Amino acid sequence: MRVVLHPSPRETLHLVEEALRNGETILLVGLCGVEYEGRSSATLPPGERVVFLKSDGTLLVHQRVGNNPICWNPPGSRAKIRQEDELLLLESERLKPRENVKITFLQVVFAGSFELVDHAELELRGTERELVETLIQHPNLVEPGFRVVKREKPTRYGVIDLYGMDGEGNTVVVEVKRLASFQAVQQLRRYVDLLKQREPGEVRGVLVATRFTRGVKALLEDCGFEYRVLNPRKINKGEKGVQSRLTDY
Amino acid sequence: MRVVLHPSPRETLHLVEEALRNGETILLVGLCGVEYEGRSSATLPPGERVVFLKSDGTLLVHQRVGNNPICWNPPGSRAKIRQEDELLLLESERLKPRENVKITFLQVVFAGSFELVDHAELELRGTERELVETLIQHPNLVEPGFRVVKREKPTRYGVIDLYGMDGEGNTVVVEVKRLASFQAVQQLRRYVDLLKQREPGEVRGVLVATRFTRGVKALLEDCGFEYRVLNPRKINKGEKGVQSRLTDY
DNA sequence: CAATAGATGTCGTTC
DNA sequence: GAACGACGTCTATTG
Repeated sequence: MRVVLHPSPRETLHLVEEALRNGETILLVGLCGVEYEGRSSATLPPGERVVFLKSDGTLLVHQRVGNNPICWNPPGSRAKIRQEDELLLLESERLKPRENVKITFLQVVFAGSFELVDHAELELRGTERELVETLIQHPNLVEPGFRVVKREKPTRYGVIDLYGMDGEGNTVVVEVKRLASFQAVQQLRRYVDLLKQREPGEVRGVLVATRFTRGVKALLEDCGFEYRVLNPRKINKGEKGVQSRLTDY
Repeated sequence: MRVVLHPSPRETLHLVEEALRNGETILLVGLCGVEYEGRSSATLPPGERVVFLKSDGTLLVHQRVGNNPICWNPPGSRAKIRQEDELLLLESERLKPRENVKITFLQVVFAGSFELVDHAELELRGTERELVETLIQHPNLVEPGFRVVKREKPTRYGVIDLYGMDGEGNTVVVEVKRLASFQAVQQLRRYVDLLKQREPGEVRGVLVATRFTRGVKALLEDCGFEYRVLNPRKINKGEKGVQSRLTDY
């Protein structure tokens, strides 16, 4: 760890260059302006910000408010720093697509480099993946008599989350979402339309999600699709965690 | 600005409490474990990370790699810090939806608080909004004879980017995207289907974007839609920045 | 490498 | 406040 308060441009330059060589994490706080040029382009006039440079090339510029960085370059980018008169220029280049972030420091208030040791990985629960697994283990949550034929069935127009048969031998396409949006319905529709061309007999579409919006239910009805509300809490406890609702069609 | 190296839990506690009171931006570096509970839930075993706490309630936990924070709470959350034996507990609470991030510091290597003055705002160019404006100024980019009737026409199923008439009085629905995806086609389809019920005569769908994938073009053709490739560079220069392609239907 | 969909997405805008 | 779509989305997964 190395930390400097109110460093001179020269001191900051050295700290950053050494940290880049050593693969350390860099934090800079100071007055700077930012230019971005790439998929889009942007200008951010000078202000005091936190600049975060990681050893994997990630560059983040954070303002005093907001969840997201105001400017950034993703992992894999290359950063270079140089001094021009009393200004310090930090430039990050991404190759594909070509994107360039140029930070001009008028004044650096704080510069620090840190060697972070961290081999831990996030263990996340409650993802869509888990919802699908739940349905596979408990196909009756889709409906009594439902049999899973294939998970993640690839088609010309994307991958179907779950695909199976109902008790009467009809094809059932299941789209699973944590939050059901218009998009989800349209995705389901794409798959159902495709399978209608290929499969004999009826093709039903079912949207399973933990939450629905009103507009979505209307659109589902218009499309002749059905939906199921999953309750993730109850699922975890092994109870019956589904409210069924069949639209008539 | 206040900075402490290898602070004791007590020192960190004081620094953070004072910074929270003063609305300052806080940076902590150290060994910590994280628990998240909310829309989803997650556990991150201990490791060395950068913790970023903003005066608007934003909490970010960054690992040594990756563009995105591994854990976070968005603006509007409330942070509290307290000491338990030699451990330091930083807890952030969001109310709607209820989400909780709890950081347990086993060791703090660096603690800093900063008063950031920044009134600048990002000026971004090249967004979808600009593409739509270009089409309004140059409706012939959609096709010769096209007349804009309405921009951002709201419907039951969303807002149509651009809506107008072709030279023969047919309704034309235009969906504009920077990158054309399956979703964009489906969005267009939703609008076209809706207008077919309402408008007399033919309803055409046109997807205008700067980039298309092969699958998207296939789906467009299946739906009987047309597409236009916009070249943003040429548009900026005022040249004819479009390649037309009419699917027959 | 392109293409496709998920995400604790976040964020802005509209209803 | 809910809902809906854009985003320099980013990221993982798969062909």
